[in-house]
Amino acid sequence: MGMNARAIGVRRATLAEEARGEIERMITEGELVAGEKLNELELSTAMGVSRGTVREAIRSLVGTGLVDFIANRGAFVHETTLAEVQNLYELRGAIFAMACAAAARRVRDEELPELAQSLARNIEEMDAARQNEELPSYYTLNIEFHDMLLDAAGNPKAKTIYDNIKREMHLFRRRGLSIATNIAKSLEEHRTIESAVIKGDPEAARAAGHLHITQGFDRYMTIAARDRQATA
Amino acid sequence: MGMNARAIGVRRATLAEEARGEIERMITEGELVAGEKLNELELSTAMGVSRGTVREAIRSLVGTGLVDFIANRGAFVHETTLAEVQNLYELRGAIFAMACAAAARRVRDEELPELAQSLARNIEEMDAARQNEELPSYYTLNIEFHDMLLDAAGNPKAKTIYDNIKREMHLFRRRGLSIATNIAKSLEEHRTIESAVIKGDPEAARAAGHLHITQGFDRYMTIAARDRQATA
DNA sequence: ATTATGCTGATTGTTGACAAAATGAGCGCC
DNA sequence: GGCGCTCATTTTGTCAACAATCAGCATAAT
Repeated sequence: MGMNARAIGVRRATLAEEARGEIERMITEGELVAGEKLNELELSTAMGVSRGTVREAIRSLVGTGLVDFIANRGAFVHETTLAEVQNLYELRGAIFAMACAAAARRVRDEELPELAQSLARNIEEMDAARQNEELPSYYTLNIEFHDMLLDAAGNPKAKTIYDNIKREMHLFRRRGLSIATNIAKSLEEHRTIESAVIKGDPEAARAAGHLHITQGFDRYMTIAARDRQATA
Repeated sequence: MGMNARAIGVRRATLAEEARGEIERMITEGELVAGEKLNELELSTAMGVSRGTVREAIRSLVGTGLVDFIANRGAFVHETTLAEVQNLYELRGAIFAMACAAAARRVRDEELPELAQSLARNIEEMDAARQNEELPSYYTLNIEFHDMLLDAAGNPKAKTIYDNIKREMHLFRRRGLSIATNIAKSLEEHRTIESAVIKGDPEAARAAGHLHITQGFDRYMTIAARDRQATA
């Protein structure tokens, strides 16, 4: 006894954690839209658990940025404004730049023997995706590239924050705007970052990482402005 | 009716929030030490609320970095390692540098008419504290200086993260090491930051902000190493 | 001696019921 | 017609009881 549930993988550790995952999924997949209320009773009957369990799940989501909470009124899916998106980009830029610098430092100290190869492979594959104009695989590879550097930085808390930011931004994009991508430019920036990191030059890596996010923001704003004009 | 409780300020919005604040206090003031278990029953009887309420409070604390949680085992006061402190400093440096840059940009765009005066006053008072060797008021003024810049950045999420980091670091320091301070050096760095910010030079402000945290880390490590030798 | 096994008390996980607060519809009043 | 009041309904806040799990100890097998 004791190895019944988790070994089979049929169930998470606790119902509340499972409920949290389900609510998270509902939000990121758009089943629950920004501003919408999280009705405890409704959710509990839908998921077949008690209200208390749902409450616990909701509490654990407050603080990730996905859910806002007002006492005696309830929880709501966070509504991200354009000003907040700018703030998110700045924060993301700061953390990513730090991660690139840390990765470069650890490369210099020979703590990451396999990173160079992984980055090179990712860039190669992204180049292939660019030539074949495969948007979906570009999207996946792009996330992978960033995650590899965050992991290489060896700063779990930074990674958690970065993931939360990424998710909140994804949530905002869901609100109708097209995804802003210029694969060729983005790929060039990735090459610059890679070069600085495998060279073990923290300051160059920091600058390149920061620039990448900044230019990503500019690209996004350009597209967003264009979309808004087209819709108006 | 409806304006009975909060107006007087005798009670928070909900018991769970009050309980959270109390647990937070217990941790930051050292009543609950690092690694210690948060016993739900014990806490609930001590605070005169039900276990469910305490559970809710604990859930909302997981994710702030103060409390770790293991399913079916319970919640524990987070035990910060020296490696984590280094990670915290890096993260803090990245966010503070970003805040300084944002503050400078907003000064340049004339969105912060009163910041220059506030920073100048703070630096003046800190200089006085230095001359009189008033450690406590230096400590307060130092926190105020950093908070002013975080507020000036206009990025609430960044400030929340910064505050969590600050609190976790404070928690670690509690474990016996003396506070690392070199008021004169710190003050000089503050002057450099102030100068770049009120000049409206984001990149100079970013560099100065980052350097300040980096050197703060170096100062801390020096003292920590000395303390460890003295204790050994 | 050491490892495995089965109790036992303590602690966490989950639930349904009750209390308090907010929401919204109906209604009189200006 | 608009505004504020009352009151029923919905929703959140809190609690106490029950179920499941865990940690530690005693015991037994090898």
